[in-house]
Amino acid sequence: MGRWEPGARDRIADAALELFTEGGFAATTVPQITARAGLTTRTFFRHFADKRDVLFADEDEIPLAITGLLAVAPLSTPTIEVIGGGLRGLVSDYEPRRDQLRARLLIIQSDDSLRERYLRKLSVMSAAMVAGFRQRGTDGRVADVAAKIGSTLFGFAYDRWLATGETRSLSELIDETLDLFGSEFAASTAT
Amino acid sequence: MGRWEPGARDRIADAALELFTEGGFAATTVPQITARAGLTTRTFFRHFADKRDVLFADEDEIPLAITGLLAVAPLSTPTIEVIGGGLRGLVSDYEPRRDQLRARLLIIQSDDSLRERYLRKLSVMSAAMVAGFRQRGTDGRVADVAAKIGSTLFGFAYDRWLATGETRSLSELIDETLDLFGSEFAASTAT
DNA sequence: AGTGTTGATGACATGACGTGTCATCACGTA
DNA sequence: TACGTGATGACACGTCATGTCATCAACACT
Repeated sequence: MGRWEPGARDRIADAALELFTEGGFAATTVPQITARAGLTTRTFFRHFADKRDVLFADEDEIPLAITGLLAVAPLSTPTIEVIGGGLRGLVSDYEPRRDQLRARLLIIQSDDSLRERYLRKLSVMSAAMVAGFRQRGTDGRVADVAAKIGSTLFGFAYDRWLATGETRSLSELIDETLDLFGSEFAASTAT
Repeated sequence: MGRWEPGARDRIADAALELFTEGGFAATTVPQITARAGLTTRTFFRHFADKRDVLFADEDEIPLAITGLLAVAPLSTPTIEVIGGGLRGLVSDYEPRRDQLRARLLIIQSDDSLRERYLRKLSVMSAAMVAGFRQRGTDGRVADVAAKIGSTLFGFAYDRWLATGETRSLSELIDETLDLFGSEFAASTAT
């Protein structure tokens, strides 16, 4: 199946990341990307839903992984530890790609529409956590709150992990953020 | 200043809400909106940054109000009460417009790009809360956490307020959600 | 070998979105 | 009366995104 060079999708993604880095996201056009990848414009939209999606499409399986990780935790485990354990299980894929993800985040933070897309990613993670908690029998509203806490926590740790100068692992930073949230929230809710 | 009918911006917003309700957001074109409002397409983009913005543009002053409300709270007030007080002060404008906001939320929930825009609104609220907390001297990371809690809490209460069948006031629901977050988080963080 | 199917891509047309630019002209002011 | 101001009209343009049909290597089956 294919008289063309293989790996069209990866070539597009690589070309896009290069061009976004060189000239910025908004100033880069889809024809420029596909020209560098040796393909036509139409083919770009066969692989990615829109121009932004090329920066996010390698994470399609994340929600499923989240739901699974949460659902299988022992029922006796406290909610906060379920969150922590789930996130730690999730991030093993992230650790080796730190430089790449750092470059990607720089691009995302430089453009409003990409920041919106990033927020949607966190929202999808939250929805997946709700599903995971419910599968293990957690009450609906509790699942909602726990999922928001979990996704917010991940966002904090992730941003910190990719901040310039940060050297600790994502796993360590998740633990640290868990502690921070625990202590700060205890203080916040103190009457 | 103006040889034309006044209130162009409002006419556009009204026409847009009608057409979105009748035919859906994606299926409605900007020329259709401006035709109903008796204006040209170009004028639409003079008043709104993009097609989605017409559903959000009446909330530009919200972030400033948030920052102000938080900054002026007495330093002795516990963080959680600062959040609650700030939100209660914020929502007096919302209460009388419940039907309109309910119609608007239905449109937003029907379209991915609008949901993203809605998430950005909550994110902007969170940033405004960070600014407010910092102005009153709160430590940076504490302000970050408190702001996330505050914006998430508002999102919960707001969605619930506009749910079909809900009759309680937004103010009541904020109090209820404050209690929910407090108890659930206490349970979540229990070791 | 020959034949048919499959699936990725090319090629082309089309419509909506969003912006830049200049002209127009009622209104306020001097 | 003259002038400046500011909102709008009119037009051109580039990009994004999608629909549709043609092409043709790889594969399966006979």
